Amino acid sequence: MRVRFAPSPTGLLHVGGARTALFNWLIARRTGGVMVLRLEDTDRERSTAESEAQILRSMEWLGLDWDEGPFRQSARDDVYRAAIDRLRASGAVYPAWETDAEMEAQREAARADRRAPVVRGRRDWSEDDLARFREEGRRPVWRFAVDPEGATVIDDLVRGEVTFPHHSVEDFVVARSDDTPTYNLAAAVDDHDMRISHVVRGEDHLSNTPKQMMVIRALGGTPPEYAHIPLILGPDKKRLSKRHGAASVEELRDAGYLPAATMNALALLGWSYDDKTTLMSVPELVERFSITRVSRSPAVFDLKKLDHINGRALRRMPDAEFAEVLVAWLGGQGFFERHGAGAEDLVRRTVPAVKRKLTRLDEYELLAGWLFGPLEMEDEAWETLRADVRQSIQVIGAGLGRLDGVHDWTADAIKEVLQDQLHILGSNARDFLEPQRIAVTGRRISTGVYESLVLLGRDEALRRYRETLGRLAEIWVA
RNA sequence: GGCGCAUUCGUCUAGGGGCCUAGGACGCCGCCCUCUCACGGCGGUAACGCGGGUUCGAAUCCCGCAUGCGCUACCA
Repeated sequence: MRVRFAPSPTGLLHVGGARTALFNWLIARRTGGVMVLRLEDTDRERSTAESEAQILRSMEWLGLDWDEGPFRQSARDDVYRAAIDRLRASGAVYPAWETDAEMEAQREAARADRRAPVVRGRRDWSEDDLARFREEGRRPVWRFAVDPEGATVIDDLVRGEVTFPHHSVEDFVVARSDDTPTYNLAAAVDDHDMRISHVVRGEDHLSNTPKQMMVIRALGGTPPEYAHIPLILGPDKKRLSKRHGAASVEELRDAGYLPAATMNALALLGWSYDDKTTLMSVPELVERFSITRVSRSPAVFDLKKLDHINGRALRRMPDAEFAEVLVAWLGGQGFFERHGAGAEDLVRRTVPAVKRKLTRLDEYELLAGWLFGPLEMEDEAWETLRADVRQSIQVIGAGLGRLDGVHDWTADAIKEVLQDQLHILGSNARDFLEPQRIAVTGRRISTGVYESLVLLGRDEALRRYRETLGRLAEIWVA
């Protein structure tokens, strides 16, 4: 199958666009077909190079590659011009000389009349009128002459047969008064010209489809198959946009989601393999995807589900691979600029301690950030200790006493000694171990006690014990 | 207003007349696992928008209503 992803470079690649790209890519890869990338930048005002670069970057990050393109519509003017000429020659389009105000009046009248607000231009201007228009410097737009009788039927791969009666389809503009092509012309011409076999795009294009089919037919071609996939909504059920947060692919990357997990979650928006499969690798998605199993109703994008899928993907990874991914991500976030290149070694050593607990890579600083600087007691953690100062001093003091005697600074040795002390005190695990951990990490949330102590090293660990004990003693006296 | 699309747990979904006293996943709640959080295990909470048909039988088919969304530009 020959498919295409055709974004307009007027903004970020968001979750909805990425999912459209993904579906197309899955189809191409699954069928051994071709993925065409086309930038629809006929709107020169709104299209930007930054947006284009961002879209390409996002696709590369996800691993969505393409076989042909990127083609830019702005560079294919001659193709559209030729198509428009042919449409003129065959009488499929006609020049419309009406002003905007006149067309608007036509729509208003129809609306008031409870009819479809469609516009049709006059085709019987007198020579005098035309001469006058030219004299005024008026330039016509070219409209497609829609046959008002009949209807266009789309045999949509996901929605079934959808019929659009022509009385509700207006004579849409095909060439602007400055002779540039409009979207409906360019998209149709390109799909035909690039021999696209299946157009898979958002449902918001459904009502454009009859127009594009008419253009292709007027050009003597056969329209491709169409599949209109449901829109992706925000939690408020409105179409997903920036204000919903984490809606763009780059935000997802910066939040520490993996490309594979993102694809997995995106694929599940409007598509399912069966009644119980959630976790799938990219090769599995390629093998299992089927456009006919795409649902017809819109889906709300839920970060919680992505979190879950991401966490599972992270934990499933071998330590070595996880380390590479972590280091690369932290690098991209400027972590090593802040903590020095030497921090990389320490980061790698934290991998086993951190892998089990991470859901997203951006939680790394939350869990292990305390390791990369002097002891800083955060307020919440300090509160837990000072809730019962006497108890804290006693428990932490006891821990320090035992640890001081440990010279073989390994997790096992530390655990053995601390567990032993725990039993001697007859305290429960939480009351005894949590203060130990807070004493050296200064955090309520962090890597586990034993591994944290090992990571710190004996000297620094004991030093931190004493520092915390000292602070506790100060308020105890007061 | 017009045209089109949609409507199963809070969310993603399975389901195409009897297998459904509606299944899975996320979330949430509870319990367990002698390190908070997390991870893991176990259990629980929770849905077929409404009204008419068709049928022996409807979440599944038909009609109407309601609601939501999309399009309604010389934007894409």
